[in-house]
Amino acid sequence: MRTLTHSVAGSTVGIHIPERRDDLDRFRAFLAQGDKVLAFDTETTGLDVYTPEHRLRLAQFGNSREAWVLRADAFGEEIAAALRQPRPYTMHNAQYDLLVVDRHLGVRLEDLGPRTYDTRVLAHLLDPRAPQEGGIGLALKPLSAVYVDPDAPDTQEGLTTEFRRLGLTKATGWAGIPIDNELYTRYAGLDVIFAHRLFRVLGPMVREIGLDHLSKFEHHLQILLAILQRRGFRLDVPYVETLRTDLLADAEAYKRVAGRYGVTNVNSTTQVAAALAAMGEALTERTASGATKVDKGVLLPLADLSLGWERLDVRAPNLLADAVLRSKRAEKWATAYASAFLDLKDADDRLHPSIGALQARTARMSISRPPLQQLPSSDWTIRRAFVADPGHTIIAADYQAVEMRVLAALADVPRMKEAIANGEDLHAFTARLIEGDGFTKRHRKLYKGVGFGKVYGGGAVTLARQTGADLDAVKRAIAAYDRVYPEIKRYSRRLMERAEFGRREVVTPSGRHLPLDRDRLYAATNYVVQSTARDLLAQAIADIFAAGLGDHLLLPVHDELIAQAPTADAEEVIREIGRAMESTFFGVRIESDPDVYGPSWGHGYGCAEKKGRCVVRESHPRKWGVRHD
DNA sequence: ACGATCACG
DNA sequence: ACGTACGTGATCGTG
Repeated sequence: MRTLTHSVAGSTVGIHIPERRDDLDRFRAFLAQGDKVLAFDTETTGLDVYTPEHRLRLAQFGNSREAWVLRADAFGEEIAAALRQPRPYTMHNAQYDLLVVDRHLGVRLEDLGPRTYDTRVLAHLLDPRAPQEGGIGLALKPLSAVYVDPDAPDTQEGLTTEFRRLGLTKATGWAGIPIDNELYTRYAGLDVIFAHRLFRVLGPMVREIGLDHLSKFEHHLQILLAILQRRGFRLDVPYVETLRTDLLADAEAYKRVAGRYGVTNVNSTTQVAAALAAMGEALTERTASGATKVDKGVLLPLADLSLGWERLDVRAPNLLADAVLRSKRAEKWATAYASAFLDLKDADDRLHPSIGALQARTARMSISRPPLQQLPSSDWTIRRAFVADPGHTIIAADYQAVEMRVLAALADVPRMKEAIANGEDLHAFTARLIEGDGFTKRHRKLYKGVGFGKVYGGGAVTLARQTGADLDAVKRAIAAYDRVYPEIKRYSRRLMERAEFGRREVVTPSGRHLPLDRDRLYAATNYVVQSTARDLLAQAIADIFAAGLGDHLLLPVHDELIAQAPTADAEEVIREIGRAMESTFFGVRIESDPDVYGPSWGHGYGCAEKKGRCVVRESHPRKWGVRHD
């Protein structure tokens, strides 16, 4: 047995590394010594748990004074047996470690998850801000430095340096560092000691501010999302391989066109700007740091294309701008999507993206590796890569204008609430209210934009820029909006006043405290609305599992749920899921739209199958679905 | 490491 | 008094 010592917050701690089976007697004695909650952590070869090469290397157990670092290759059974003992554990970022031991040791998520406390969840409830936003962040090191010991070592940073010393990189280090490397072992042990100490500080803090109930819900939700992550989403591999090849060929062809204008790298904004200027194009927009702006918004008009990439016929298209746009898009789709899908799939051709339950400041959920909440929606080609299991059909249900409804409920806007109760199209209702029965589609679009401005806290200038509408017209529209819905402005002002004179935060109906930036108090309304909409979807996920429908779920996407069901039951299942999503919030109905997509996710975006291949439908509604009362 | 860009709700 | 667009993840170029 090797033992290392270290100083933590002024006292000496021990890190024990069993080497032979005999050493385990002392480990068992440690487990039996009566700590109420033990800390647990793992070291693995990488973050992608379901890729074929992923391995568990070390498993660490600890309390505030000692850590036990066990090699998974030698003591896997012992680690699993310890975790199966019915006692509570604390982990930092439990979702990851729970999936690791579920996959590699057969310790079920459903068994260990419900008796796990996650210090990352506690930290998010106390302050969700990233370091860049003036918060502590949610990583173990900065949290330990604030709450445990200002001299807490940055174990991630320290290991990166060690990787480099050994000729390894951040990418190869986690798998390649010798398993008995002293720094690696020491930091592995320290991580659980810090996690345990952190739990003993954060647990009581969360209790003190009355967030135990929310904490319990978030821990539960995190397990449900981990179940979705474990389930994964089936990938149509031959389709993705062809798609990737086609996209890369496209990108190459357009790069060659750009090359004819002297642009050797279409991703270099400096090169593109210089070449366009040399062609006589006037480039007037600048980025925040003063560089010439050549983004999509600048290039599309030069290429005589609308935001939807259709010919405008207002000028001769600049062929360089056109080529840059097309090659960048093709390359982005090929690398960020198609290639990423292939790199991350498991042995059964499934993708298991990380689904973060408490990610943004507003607690919105996020999906990464790969980013499945950000797939192109204007076109079905990327989403077509994801297919239902054999005999199943992809289904989905989304909330109808959930953020506007939440705003109507929270700000208590009588006219809006009535329109929602009567099943009216909210933006058309507003247009009629202001413009009379002769309102046009343009009016509806304008007031829809104003509504978004209210939700985001935007002003006339931004709105005019976003919609392309005339600034004076937008100013008049905002004034009219405030006249018919004065409660919204009043509500926003009240939130800002409270934040200005009380604590600089807003509190959501679920009890979540959201800190505000000093110079961006206007974001208060958006934070409450966005966070509340997230809480509604989170509650829906919990309700769907409670109703026994959890097996169908695949992904949450902000205001919708993607799921699958045996084809014969698809309509019925999505109706039930849709019903479970619905609720009454402060007297406002929160309603959902259930949809049956088809064999793939892309079938909800206009892909229609013909002889096994997708063809573009002549005119496709974004979705076609089953109506439900 | 950071800014610019682009994908989503 | 006025006005402030919100939240993410990923890649690439630049220094």
